[in-house]
Amino acid sequence: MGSNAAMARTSATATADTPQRVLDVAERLVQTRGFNGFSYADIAEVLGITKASLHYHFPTKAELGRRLIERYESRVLEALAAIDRAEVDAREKLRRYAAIYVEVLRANRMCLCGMLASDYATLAKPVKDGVKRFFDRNEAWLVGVLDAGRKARTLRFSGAPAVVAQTLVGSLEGAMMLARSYGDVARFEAVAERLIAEL
Amino acid sequence: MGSNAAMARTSATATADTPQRVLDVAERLVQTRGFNGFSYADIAEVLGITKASLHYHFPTKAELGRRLIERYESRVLEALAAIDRAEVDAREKLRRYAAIYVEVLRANRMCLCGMLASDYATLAKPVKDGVKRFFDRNEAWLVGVLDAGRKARTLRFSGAPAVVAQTLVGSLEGAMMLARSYGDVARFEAVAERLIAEL
DNA sequence: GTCTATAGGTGGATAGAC
DNA sequence: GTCTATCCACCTATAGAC
Repeated sequence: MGSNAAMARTSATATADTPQRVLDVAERLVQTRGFNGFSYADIAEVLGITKASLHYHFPTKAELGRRLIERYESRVLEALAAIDRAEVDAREKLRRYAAIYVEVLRANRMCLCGMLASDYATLAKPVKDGVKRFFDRNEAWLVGVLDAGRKARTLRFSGAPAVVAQTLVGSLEGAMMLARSYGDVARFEAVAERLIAEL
Repeated sequence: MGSNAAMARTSATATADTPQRVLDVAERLVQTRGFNGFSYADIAEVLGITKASLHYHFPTKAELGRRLIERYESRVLEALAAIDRAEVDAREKLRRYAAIYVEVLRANRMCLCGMLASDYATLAKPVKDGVKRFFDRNEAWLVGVLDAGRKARTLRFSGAPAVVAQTLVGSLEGAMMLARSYGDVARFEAVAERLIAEL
């Protein structure tokens, strides 16, 4: 990370960093077409390198999938940490959580792990484990926000926070999927706002 | 339909009806692996016929997809009509609606159109249209139930019935996707029950 | 680290015999 | 309606030169 920033100073655009570029392209392809909806050839074409070069950095497609989740998860967790640092109330934290989804949708993409969840049956074990881990962490963060909101009396809800967290993650993922099919971001926003307002 | 029943009387098991068998197998494959996660070869192997024979009945994969939705939708709409005939209250209707999803999940499957929604970007136009139409009809039925429940004062909710219907469909689809990844039907049931109890 | 070349398999789809 | 045979494009992945 530090050396990367230093390099960026000397040549911002010429920085090769092929693995990152590969991940960028592959990420977009999974988010739009699904894990079985793209190939190494698609990535190679965009980057102007050969499929063989891709295999040097990511020997198998499963390994590529694993590293896609790894990077995506750490990015999302960083966004959640940023929300925590803002020290706003629980409801506002939930709104900012939903706003992450909105940004993805605006780029005409789905959540990476939402797409992988739908491809779940066809994934290699390490990729499956990565998907579950991603949702576990999202839910754990939500449980923290829900607990705090309930204690501070800024949120009111019945049932276990874990079930509410599962409802929120599942509902946002599902709403996202349908909103994308309809090409209608406002549809997602209306549903998300209602889900949060009900708490 | 009528001639089919007559034929079933003479030879229940030997009834060829290849197109229906093909649809049965293809349906299961889409519901478990997604539209890009199976091939004509997979269907042919299960049925013990050749790929060429499949193409006789379903010239293209897009046409197969279109007819899968067509049959699936009419089956679901029939289930919704059956719920209406029972003349139970609105909340009970919603519970029975969620129970349809539970049955699918128990068979380790996803909603056919939920899977297709995640493959949306890779689908041919007629298939895309079929997916949207399916969700439109689901939402229209839900709006009817929600309106009736609100009038009868058996349901209480804020906001437009259309938004609540969109929330329900999206939430159930999303909860289903995650529950399947975790191999945990109870997770879906807890979320569904909470969504309905909140109304 | 990227290339050419290729292996070895599978994808959807078609022609024409029976 | 089902078959054999085949097309050609594409798939993931590897060997070996530069």
